[in-house]
Formats: sequence, C-alpha cells, structure tokens
Amino acid sequence: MAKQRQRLTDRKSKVTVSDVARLAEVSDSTVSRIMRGQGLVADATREKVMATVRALGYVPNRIAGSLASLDSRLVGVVIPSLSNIVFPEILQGVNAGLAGTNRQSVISVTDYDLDKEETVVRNLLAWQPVAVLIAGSTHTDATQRMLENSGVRVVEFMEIDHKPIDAAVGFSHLSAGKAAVRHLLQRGYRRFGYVGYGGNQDLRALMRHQGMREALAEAGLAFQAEVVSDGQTTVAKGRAQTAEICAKALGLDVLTFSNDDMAVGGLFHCMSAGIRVPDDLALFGFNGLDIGRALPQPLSTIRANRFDIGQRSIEVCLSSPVRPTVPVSIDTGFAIFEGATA
Amino acid sequence: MAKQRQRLTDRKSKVTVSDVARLAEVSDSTVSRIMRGQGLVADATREKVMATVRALGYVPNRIAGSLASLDSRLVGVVIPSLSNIVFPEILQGVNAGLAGTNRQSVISVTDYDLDKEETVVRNLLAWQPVAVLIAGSTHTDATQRMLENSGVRVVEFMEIDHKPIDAAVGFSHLSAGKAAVRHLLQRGYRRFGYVGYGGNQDLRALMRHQGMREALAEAGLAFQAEVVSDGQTTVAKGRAQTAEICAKALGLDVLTFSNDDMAVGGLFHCMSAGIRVPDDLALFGFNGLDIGRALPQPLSTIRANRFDIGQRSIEVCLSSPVRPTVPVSIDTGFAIFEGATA
DNA sequence: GTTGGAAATGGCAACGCTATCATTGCACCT
DNA sequence: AGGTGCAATGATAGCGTTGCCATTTCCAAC
Repeated sequence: MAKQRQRLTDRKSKVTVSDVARLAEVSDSTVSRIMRGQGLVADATREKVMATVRALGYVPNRIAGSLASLDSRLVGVVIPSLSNIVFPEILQGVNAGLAGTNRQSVISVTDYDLDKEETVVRNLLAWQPVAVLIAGSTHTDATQRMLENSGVRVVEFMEIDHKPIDAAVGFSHLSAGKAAVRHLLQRGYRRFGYVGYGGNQDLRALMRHQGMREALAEAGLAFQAEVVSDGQTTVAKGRAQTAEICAKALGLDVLTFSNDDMAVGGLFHCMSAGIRVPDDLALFGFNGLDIGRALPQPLSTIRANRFDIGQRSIEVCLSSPVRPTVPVSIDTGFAIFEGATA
Repeated sequence: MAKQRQRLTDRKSKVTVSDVARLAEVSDSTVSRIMRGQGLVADATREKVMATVRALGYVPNRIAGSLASLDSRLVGVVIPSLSNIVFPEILQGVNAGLAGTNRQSVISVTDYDLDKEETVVRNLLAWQPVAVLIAGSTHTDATQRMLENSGVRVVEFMEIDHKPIDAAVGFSHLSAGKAAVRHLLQRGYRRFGYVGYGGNQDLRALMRHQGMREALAEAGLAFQAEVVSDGQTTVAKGRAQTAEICAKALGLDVLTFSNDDMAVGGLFHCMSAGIRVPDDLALFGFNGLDIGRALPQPLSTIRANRFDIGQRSIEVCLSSPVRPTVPVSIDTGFAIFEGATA
C-alpha cells in the first residue's frame, strides 16, 4: 500500500534553491555551487542564475545549509556583561578577527551568573558552533563538561591564572593587582585604601584585589580600609564609596580601585570635596579606559589590551579546528599608565 | 541496479536523538517530545530517557530542529556600534524582554556603514529569524527590500521620524534637538555653539543637530560656531573640540553637544581651563548617561529610555508573528534633565 | 470479559541544502 | 575515427530533527 504523501500544513512559502533552479533551468547543484561561490560554473550560467536569484529575492537558508554541510560557521561568544565597557571592546576585537572569514559570532550574556552561564552555553552548543569563546575560567561542573565534550575549540579569555580547557587568552589579574601596589609603594605611598567591587561574581576583580593584598603583605603592610559593594561598578558608586572611605579620616595617602569607573567617581568626589589629588590623596584605577585619559588630570591606572584579547582569541580558534595536545595560554599583558593621580 | 549507499566522509561523531532512543529503548519521537517538553510522556519513560541523555551528554541539535520545525527561535538585532554605550544598554533591554521566552538574540554590528548593514542583514535573514530589530530607519534599497520581503517582524528602533516598514520604537531626534534648544533659550542663553558629530553616518546625531538649528531659527538665532568631527565620539574629542571652539573667543554663552560623551569632555576642558560652568559657559549634552550624573556638577542633558527601547521593541515582535496592517510607531519619549551645567 | 476512549508511543516523510559521485559535452591529440 | 582529458552540469542520498498521523497500551465502566 502506497504511503500517503504528507503535506505539512502550508509551511511558509519561501523561495528555495529548487525554485531558483527550475526558473533558471539548471539543477539545484548548480545553484548551490553558485551561491556559495565554489566549484566550476560557466560565466553565462552564473549570470543567468544570479538574475533569477535577484528576481526572486532568493536568500539561501543557512540553517539547511549548515545541517547539510555539518558546518554552522558560528563562533559562540559568552560574556558576563554588556554594560561593562570592557566586554564590548573585546567583542570589537572578535569582530575584527572575524572580518574576512565566513564565520559569524553569536553573543550570549551571563550577567556574571554561573548558572545562567550553564544555560547559555548549552543553548550555544545546540547551534553547533565551530568554536566557543568564553570569559573567565570558573564554570559550573556541567558547563566545564559540556565544553570539554563538545569537541570544538574553546578559548577562555580575560585571564590566564588557570589551566585552560583548550586555550586561554588574557593576562594575570593577580599579577596586575600586585604590579599596581608595587608601583605605588615605589612611589612612596604607604597608607592604602581600597574602593571597589566586593561581591562574589566578578572573580577577576577579586583576583586583582587579592594581588594587591599580597603585594602589600610582602611589604609588611595591609589596606587600612576597604569600602566595597557588589553588583555593577559605576562612576556613581565610585564617588559614593570614596566619600565614605574619606569620611573615616584615617589619613590614607592612596586609594586603589577595582577599576577605572570607580576611580573616576573617586576623582569626582575629590574635586567636589576639595581634596587635592595626588597630594592629599592619590588614586589608582584599573583598565585604562578612554575616559580616564581625558580627565582634567589623567587617571593613573593599568592598561590591558582588550581589543587584542578578542582578536587573539579568534585567531587561536581559526588557526586550527582541533585542540592542541596541551592547553595553551597567551599572555596579552598589561602596562602601568603613569597618569597624574598617583 | 541498486543505488550505492553514500558514506559522507566520517562525519562528526555526535550523539543524536537516535543514539539516545536506541539506548533508552524508545523511539526517536519520544526522545524528541521529552527534549522539547511537550506532548504526553509517562514519567517513568521521561526519567529513563533523561538518564541516558545525561549519560551520553546529548545536546539537541537546534540546527536540525529549526529546519524540521521551520522555526529558528532567533531574533536578529542589528546595531551600528558596540563602543557607543547606548547600544549595549538597548541590548540589555532586548535581553530582558527575551528572558523567559525560548527566543534567542543574534547581534550584528554595522559600524554605521549602510553597505555593511546590507551584508549583515542578508546574513541574518539567512538564519531565518522570527524577527529583526534594526537600529535606525535609513537603509540601502536592497536592505529595505530584503526586510520587507522577508515577511518576518521588523522593528526599526531608536527613532520614529519616519514611516516604518513594520514598526518603530524610539523617539524623535528632531524634537529632542528642538527641545534642548528651547529649554536653553528659556533659561536665557542666546549665543550658542555646537560641538559634536559632523560626519554622515550617525544620522540621529545629525537629526538632533538639525532640530537645534530649527529651534534657533524659530527664535531668529543661529549657532555662532560649530566644531564637528566624524568617526566615533569620545570624551577626548569632546575635550579637544571644546578647547577649539573656546579658542575662537566668540563670547558664546552655551555649548550644545551631540551627546554626553562629548559634553563630559567639554566640562573637563572647562575645569582645566578655569572656565566657570555654567556662569562663563553653559554646557548641554544628550543621552543622560550615568557618568553625567556623577560628575562634580551633574551634566544638563536630555535623557532617553534606552533600556525601554530594547524591551518595547522585543515586546512588539513577540506580541504577534505577523505585521500589523498599518505600521506602528511607539514613542518612548525623552526628558530634560536639569543638571548643573546649564 | 468486553469495550471504548484516553494515554503513550512509534513510524516516517519532510525541512532546504550540500557532498559526492556520475554524466555530458567539447576541444585536442594521435 | 577514436580516444583523452577536463570543464560544466546533473542526480540523489543524506544532515538530525520534528510534524503528523497511526498504532499500541492501559484501565475504567459496563
């Protein structure tokens, strides 16, 4: 008994390769070859087909294409936040690295939540990306396993204080914290205060803080005061927390911040309160944001190469479709920016 | 003669529904039903299957799923830039609106280049998104046609000074420019200078500028001086251009900026140069960025609801899969923020 | 012990494309 | 005339899932 032909309830009436092929009087194969620009095709045929493509407004279906070729051409990018300007900057590097390739990035945001990261990674992997770039090195067990088992290239970017799954691109936040404090010690500062992030989500900020503590300890010192807050760091918070730490009147001579946003806020407080920087109080940030350099007095800080991190990460993925036998770490480094606030 | 069975060169060895089904001793259909959580399945079966899913580390292939169901669950988002903080803010609104749905956003960046926008839109549509959110209303003819013919929901966000393809969410930049100037006129300022964007890419900045000119003209006035630059607007450029316009010594009493970044730079210049704000010179920005409010003196500016724009845009798409008979525009409005610089 | 109907499950084509052959046409040589 | 080699095109079987039935199982009600 003959099987009934199934008619899926009038599925969307889209133009397909076959439609183009029929109208141009060639085979599906030829249209396919032309659309993806590979294989031999006579110029005359190509033009005839392209004409009907334009006439029909045909747009190839990459979902079907990806399924057939088993190649999605997608690179997944997982970042904790979009509001922290450093991540958009990294994305620019990623896009730059992707330009000219036929790969495309898909961005997912975790809001610094490891459980959300797990969901997001699962959803990403469902799209069969050729690679995943993911911020940071701390993941849930499930996330870790999924990434390992996926078989695709995985680049953990931002930090390199760990053994990567496949590859890591970034720098040591612990070292950066230490470098900041050592620099300040060298400039004669002794009474340190810390203003910044104190939650349990931005692990890199915590690492820098830790690095600072260690460098202070090496010199037999410690922070005289710390004012921290969790959630997102903002200029406004930096300003408020600086006001708070100053109110304690501990005779601090330098404040280190978890990042430039906060430090800029700190400088604004000092301006308003008539505190001379750096004579009465020095300020030191982290990130090297543009705004820091445009301030009336350029912010002393540590610059990291965020665009670079994005670009190098992509380069690593594209350099080979398979993982290296031994995980690699690429140090993009950081540098003290002298500025005028410390 | 029997057809040869084709063996596609050992295609990636991934776990598929069939693998799970075989091991769990059920049919593919049942696994599929369980994975997407719909249809009737006995609890015992579900657990048995989920156990093997975990054991095999099965991750459903959404590419195949999308093809079969003819539903990608993707929402394309096209923005001009990631470095301009306003767009990440909009994306947050988009993500918020998407939370809890099974839709996912795919972000593409055009760098304010309409030709790149065309490419980007073509690539996006190839992924059969259920909707496209795109910044702005000016597109190439081809882009316009593709969007129209795609049949999917299209929301043009940011501005509503035009007839949308399907729907628009944002506010009138022309009106915003006018409102700024009228507000300043009302406060007694008469000698206006303009500092800001002057390229031909950020059309919304140009609209605001135009609105300002028109409002000035209504009062029989005009800008006494304009210092513009193209490319990306930054605090540093704002500072430099403000220095430039001040050097002309035209006795200006107020500067309007294309946006807050530039205005903050302007304020920094004034601080450095000892120009009292707003007594010697008033400053007025646009956007209502956080940093403006944390300054030693809060920046006078116009606030727009960017998060809202993103969220409302998504809501519009999700409210119905088909376009309204007549295009709709949703005005998210803007508001003068008094501040202390004008 | 039937029987009727809902609850569970199974079977299979189709989704739109591409990889992998197979085939055709034609210039060029011997 | 009969190869030979290559450029150009065609035919078709998947790719991994889901939609759409068809079928089986179970159990309460007779």
